[in-house]
Amino acid sequence: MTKILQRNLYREVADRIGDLIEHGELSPGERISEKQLCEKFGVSRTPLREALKVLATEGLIELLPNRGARVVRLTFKKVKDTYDLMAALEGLSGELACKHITDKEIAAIRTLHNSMLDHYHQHDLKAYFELNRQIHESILAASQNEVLQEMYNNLSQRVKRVRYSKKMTQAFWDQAVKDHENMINALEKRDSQLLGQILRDHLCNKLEVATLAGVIEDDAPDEEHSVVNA
Amino acid sequence: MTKILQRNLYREVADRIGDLIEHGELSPGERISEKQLCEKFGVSRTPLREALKVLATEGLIELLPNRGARVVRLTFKKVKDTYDLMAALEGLSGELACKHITDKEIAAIRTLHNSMLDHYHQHDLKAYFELNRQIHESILAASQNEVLQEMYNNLSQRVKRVRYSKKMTQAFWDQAVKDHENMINALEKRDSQLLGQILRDHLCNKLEVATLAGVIEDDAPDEEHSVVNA
DNA sequence: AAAAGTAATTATGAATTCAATATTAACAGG
DNA sequence: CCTGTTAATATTGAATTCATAATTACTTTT
Repeated sequence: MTKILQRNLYREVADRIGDLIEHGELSPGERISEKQLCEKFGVSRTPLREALKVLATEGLIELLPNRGARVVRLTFKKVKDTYDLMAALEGLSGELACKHITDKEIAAIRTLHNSMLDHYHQHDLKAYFELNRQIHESILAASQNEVLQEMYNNLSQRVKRVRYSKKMTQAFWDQAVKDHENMINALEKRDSQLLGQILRDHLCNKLEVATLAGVIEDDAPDEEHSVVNA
Repeated sequence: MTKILQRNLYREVADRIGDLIEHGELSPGERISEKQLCEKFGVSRTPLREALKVLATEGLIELLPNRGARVVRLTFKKVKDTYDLMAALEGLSGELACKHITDKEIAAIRTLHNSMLDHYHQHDLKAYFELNRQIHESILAASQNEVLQEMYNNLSQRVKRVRYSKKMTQAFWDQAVKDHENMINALEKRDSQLLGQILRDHLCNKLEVATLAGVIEDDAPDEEHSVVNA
């Protein structure tokens, strides 16, 4: 049975603001003006402020008491920490997937994998990454653990805006493809320990972190304004 | 530098409602009346509704469009999934802790450990569990990964209300203490792989899950009302 | 009496209004 | 010209009000 999709104004607004952040239309550290966004979206402050609270809980923005909100500044450490976590979660998803996945689902992933290999041989980076993403998503779904999926998606969202893999060297790419070959073999053997290990070590994450090392503006500014929800 | 503590009305209300849920004053599946809680806390609907949205994001309650909110019903599967995740996160925390922890911090944990052993030998279950909790918290803190800590704490909060370990058998207890002995040894050797493995396999989680199997009312009712934030 | 349909009531969703806090601007003194 | 103080402005925090959807109570009909 398909679940009912909740479409509240606040959720709509939260998603739209999330998009603005992802696409860089709201910059890291930028102060978020309630009035401005209200006019942009054509809603009153009530649903907008609800959205801000939700986004703060999801880790995309920070709330400064009596001083509004601002987009979370992604320091290198924060991104690194998030990727460490995502690697652990991917590892778990692999272990669980081995226990639950059906032959049919494995076949579907094998198809995605072959398609991904095609794009790899044609050096189509963009298409490659899309297939790559679909494979990881399929494994996550096969884990049958909804809490895990929710957490992973939340973390993924937090770092989405710094996810562009320009500096992909051929060596890295080759290794990533080898990893994937091993992954799908482990999956077909349903070797949960092995798949978990591969996914935890999979350099996709580490590559991105390495790539990002030079990208992120790590100026660590006005930290005296930092606030924690308590 | 100590961080500024945010104390907004909505956050206060959210915490108070969280306490009500934890202590069973709001039952699983129970409909949450806005008016009632407004009167109870002496606040208007605005901050209360903001709190509800945050609690929904944190996974403690569900929002039913145009039909208010209700406390999330903890099915056995949901608890099991959450514990699987927490075990993975504890494993990661152990690995990271080995890399960052100072000799002084290890000594502090050793002290906690010894104190825990005392309570074990005196069969003081309550005091034992408090020390146990402190040890795991110390390792988590030593991981130096704030995102990890945030996620772990959120998961912990979700299952807090079903955390009472009555049916602790002596055999389980003995094993748990052995695990802890191995844990602290691995920590002192800074063997991250080993500590990670121990924590992932640590039966504390599994014990609780096993204990809960008989406790949780898994009636799986009116699921047609189920809603997902989208 | 049971079921279905309609009116009344209640609760939620969202906009508006009021109050408190922070930011900016103006000004005086050094 | 710079610094510190105070007044004006703007923004956020919270309560209230209005609108809309859901629930309940009450008819009406079979």
